[in-house]
Amino acid sequence: MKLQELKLKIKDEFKNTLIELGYFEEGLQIELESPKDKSNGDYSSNIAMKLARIARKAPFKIAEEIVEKFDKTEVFVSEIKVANPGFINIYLDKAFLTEIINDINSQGEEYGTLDLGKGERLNIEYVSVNPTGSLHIGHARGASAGDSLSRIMKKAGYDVTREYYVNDAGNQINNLALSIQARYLEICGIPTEMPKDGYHGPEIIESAKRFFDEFGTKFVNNKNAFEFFKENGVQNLLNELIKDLKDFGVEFDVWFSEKTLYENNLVAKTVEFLKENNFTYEFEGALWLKTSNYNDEKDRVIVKSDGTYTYVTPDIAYHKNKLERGYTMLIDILGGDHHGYIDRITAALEMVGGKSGILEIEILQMVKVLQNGEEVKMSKRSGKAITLRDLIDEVGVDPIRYFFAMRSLNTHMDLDLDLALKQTNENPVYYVQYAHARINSIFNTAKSKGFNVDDLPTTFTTLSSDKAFELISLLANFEDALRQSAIQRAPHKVTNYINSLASAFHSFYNDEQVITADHTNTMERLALLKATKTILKIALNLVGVSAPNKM
RNA sequence: GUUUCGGUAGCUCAGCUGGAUAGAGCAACGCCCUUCUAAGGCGUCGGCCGGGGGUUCGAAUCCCUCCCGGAAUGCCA
Repeated sequence: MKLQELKLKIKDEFKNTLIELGYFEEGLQIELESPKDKSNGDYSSNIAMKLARIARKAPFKIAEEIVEKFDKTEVFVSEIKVANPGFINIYLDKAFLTEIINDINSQGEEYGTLDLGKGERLNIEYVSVNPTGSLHIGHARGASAGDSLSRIMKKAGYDVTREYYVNDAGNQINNLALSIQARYLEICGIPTEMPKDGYHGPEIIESAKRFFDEFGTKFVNNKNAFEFFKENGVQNLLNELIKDLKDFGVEFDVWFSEKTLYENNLVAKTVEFLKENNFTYEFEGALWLKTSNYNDEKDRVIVKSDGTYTYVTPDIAYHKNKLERGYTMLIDILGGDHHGYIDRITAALEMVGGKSGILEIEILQMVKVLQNGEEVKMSKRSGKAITLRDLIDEVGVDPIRYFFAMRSLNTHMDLDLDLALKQTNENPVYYVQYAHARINSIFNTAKSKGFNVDDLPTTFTTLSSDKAFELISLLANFEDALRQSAIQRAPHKVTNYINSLASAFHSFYNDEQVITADHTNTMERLALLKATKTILKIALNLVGVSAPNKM
């Protein structure tokens, strides 16, 4: 029997007891919570306190009556007792608790897969930065969050597609082409002024240089030059971006090109659809979408008076396309500066046939970067930014991924760059990875001492210490942590869990010698540690952090 | 002005579907390696949980209100 089932049975037994005592009323919710402090039991119930007013009795007294009547024989309860001011604390049978070790060891890294997603087809879109320059630290947060959430949702049983929307059409791309062209001409010895809204980052110069290396001065006086730089410049920068993301442990299943929306006439068709269904009107020469009918604060222009589209228009077509591809859930992860965009796109999505609530938008707050105590402003246009590449090279992937994964999505983060670069050893990621490496090292020692670590015990008679059972109880909590993390779209819940598991292990390790002359005891502890190691690895993988065997 | 996110230890942040003495890391101080990795453990120090009201047996958590900070408020993307 699994822990979840047992929990239900215990609730049933509570219900029976309450009925017997005459306290039960229809609609009364019986809840079991896991106390923070394990000395208060594996589960506890506040039911006596809830009943106090209805029954007009002191909660402590009611609790005592319940405890008296509670039949613990069939529900693996070893002890049930009352605590002030009226909590009922339940202690489970140790033999039952140790079952979790077998569950984990028999399933290995498959352990913990949930069926929360039950056939849902989920599309998660994240990063989606215009390919007009290098990724910076803010994008890194988006990449990290999107990737971690994707992994978590997948583990929770959703059918996940990870998608990147490539803005390879529109004004910014023209500016990019002009910027590269200007740099290219400079390299060819023709001083050229950068366009007004040009991009000044070093990656633009590098891109131009690459074209020069390959084609020489071929595009100096060439009427196709602009088209060439547009086409290849985007590809060039996109390749860099893909590489950076991949090195950051972030990959995508679908790279969706905005250009193809136009090529397939989807934007025009979407506008047509909106017109035909009476969702639009003309005003001052522009075409407006009645988003205010769907909770947006005002209507939005989708075709400007000069006949061109606003940026939302292709976005609507894009999201409509997602619907047509059969997804039952859509999640967009966007930066904090896009929060005004939520209402209009959800409104538009309903107009094109999306069920209300099908699109969820997770907003990531900004990362404030501090250096020498001062804020470093991030700007792609100016080219002054801490790039993802710099971070990967100087800090390393694991510390950054863990750092981002520790924070909830909607907290404003301060990142002290001097600290991140210098004191990497103090990053909590090492604490957690060290736990994994330590366990591995124990196994190496055990092997060399002749223990058969491939044939670990499945019944436990010698595990008894508090530290061991704290570890066991945390192992049992993993599924719950994963579930909460998935439901709340909160990767940092997994990270918090990892931290407490690592902490419980380190504490256990310091308290007792694993490998001793007592063969049975040693083998049982090894089984416990194997399960711990597995969970650490699974959980670290969920946030995109490696689990090294040696440090 | 409006919308939105935040305000918890010296710093960076958890805890927020109400529960038991408010947690972690870093910083400061003190112990613990003849034994499986000391990137570790144990302990001390440190909090009007932004202010004020309210709901409740019980509020960091829910409601109201005010204050402070970030972001957004384009026929830019």
